[in-house]
Amino acid sequence: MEGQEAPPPPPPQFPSQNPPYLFTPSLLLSSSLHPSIIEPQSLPDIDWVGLLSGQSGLGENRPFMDSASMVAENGAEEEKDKKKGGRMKKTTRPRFAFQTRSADDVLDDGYRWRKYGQKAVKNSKYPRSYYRCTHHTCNVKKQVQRLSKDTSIVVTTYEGIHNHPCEKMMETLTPLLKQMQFLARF
DNA sequence: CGGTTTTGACCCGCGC
DNA sequence: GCGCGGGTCAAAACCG
Repeated sequence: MEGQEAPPPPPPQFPSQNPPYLFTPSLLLSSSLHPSIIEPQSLPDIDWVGLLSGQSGLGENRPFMDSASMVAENGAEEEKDKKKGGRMKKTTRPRFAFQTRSADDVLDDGYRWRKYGQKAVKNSKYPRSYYRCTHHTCNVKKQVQRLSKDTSIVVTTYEGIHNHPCEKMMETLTPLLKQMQFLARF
């Protein structure tokens, strides 16, 4: 509906200055992650190589970790669709896709997701699932799809940037930070 | 009892 | 204009 408009600038309430919270804290520290990230290969209908190298047809894509350009895109992102029905339109927001070899479709990347749809895709006997970040001010989306070619491989596509910290990351990092502070006194 | 999943309907862009 | 493929909505079911 039209009731949920993302309010302006999210107040920085985090150490460091209003960073773009890219997905995946705990994803990158793969200690808590069983599946291993493998090399993206050519896939039908999607230019995976372009996505990962930051020069696909969407033009504005960047590989992850490029926080500077992410900030810029995040600022320009709020200027967008006001379709009559209030539906989301094709806003050029950063996308990022990768494959994992995993038994379960959803991997714990530290954020909370609410599933809002599932569709069967052509050329694949497995459905694609659509998730959205449950944080109110955050409209990051991701979709998960298992390859019909190789059942053990799951493709996850992230769209957008989190504008809030990851709870799981804090929960993981807090003890560490405390210990560092303690040790820093000597 | 509140949040999440399920699932069919709906919507929209695109190619013919 | 129409059909298809893909993305989203929303109500009901489900679950802790």
